[in-house]
Amino acid sequence: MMQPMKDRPAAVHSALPPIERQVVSFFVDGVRVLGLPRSIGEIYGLLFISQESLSLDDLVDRLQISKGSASQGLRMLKNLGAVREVENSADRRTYYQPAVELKRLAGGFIREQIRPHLESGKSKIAQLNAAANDVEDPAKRQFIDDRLDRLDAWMRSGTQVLPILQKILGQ
Amino acid sequence: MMQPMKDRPAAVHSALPPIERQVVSFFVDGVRVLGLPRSIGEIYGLLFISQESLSLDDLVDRLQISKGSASQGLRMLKNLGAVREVENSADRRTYYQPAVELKRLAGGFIREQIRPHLESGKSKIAQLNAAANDVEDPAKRQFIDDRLDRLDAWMRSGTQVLPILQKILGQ
DNA sequence: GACTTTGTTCATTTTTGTTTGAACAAACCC
DNA sequence: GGGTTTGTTCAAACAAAAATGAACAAAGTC
Repeated sequence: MMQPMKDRPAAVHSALPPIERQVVSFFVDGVRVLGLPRSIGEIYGLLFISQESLSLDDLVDRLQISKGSASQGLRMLKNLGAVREVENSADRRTYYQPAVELKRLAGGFIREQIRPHLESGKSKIAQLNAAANDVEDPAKRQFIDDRLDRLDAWMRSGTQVLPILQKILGQ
Repeated sequence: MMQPMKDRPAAVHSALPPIERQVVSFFVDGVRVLGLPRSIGEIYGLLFISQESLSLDDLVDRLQISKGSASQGLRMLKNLGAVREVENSADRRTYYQPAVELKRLAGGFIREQIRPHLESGKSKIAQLNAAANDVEDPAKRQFIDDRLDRLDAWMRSGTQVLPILQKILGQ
């Protein structure tokens, strides 16, 4: 049997200290607004308020969440560009640090969560425009065309606003 | 017994026609992105693509949703400023029309869904700044102050971006 | 006043989405 | 190779959110 010789204590169920707890709760609420699962907020929040980078095990221990949640949460956060992996020689584990520039966070969210929906929205409108050709009644036809035009304008406004948003948040 | 004398047929479970169905589905997806319940998308979507204003009963009949859902959904849409009531003399029912200007929709969403969260976020940061006074270790204290400053800056960026957003969408 | 219509409320049911944890894979160690 | 550590996957359990529908209130009709 191997002697562990850990340089970090095994964190035997110590509850999160007050500041950490409050910051985690802050981010839990924050990500709910964005429609992301609470574990994402917990993980990012703890990383955000921790001076040292944390491993998956650290997150599991301190947040009392399952390895599965931690693993999936970290994957999503990586995809969003909200955390980066850091190498820690002397240790096989991967450690994580939060990205703390609003610009980067907003950019990732826009790229992963907003743009895809705008794109699929546009293609659905194209389908609708095709379907509108089958409408017999000319008055109804005109009404529908009008509404679809409006939808299209909404999508264009949306697309247009994103880069401006990013620009403003990048300061 | 009173003779009904309805000017609208009782809509005996006729399925929604294709265009209407597709538009409703478009909005169901749309509101999900915004974190609103699907019934909101169904109701707004059907109003959006209907030339005549619709009553609660019309919505229940055509969307096959419960009266409860329709009632709650309409209330939320009213609060968001996304529908307006129209009077129909000759009929005791209230009829509804969609607000179709993006400016108005975005404004309502920002006012009802975004601003309150930004506000409560700011007050939580104030609490955190207070709690940070209890931190003993000066290095840790400085780190935490730094992060809280950053959070505060995020909130300010958020607050700042909203009117600009509204302005761009109001065209 | 008795009855009908319209709409709301809210406890219960249903649906949806998230978390869990056991099984597994990959990489390392001796 | 056998054993250990680290991390992923995914079916099942669970929790949170939404929809339902019965009970109710309000307002109208005769």
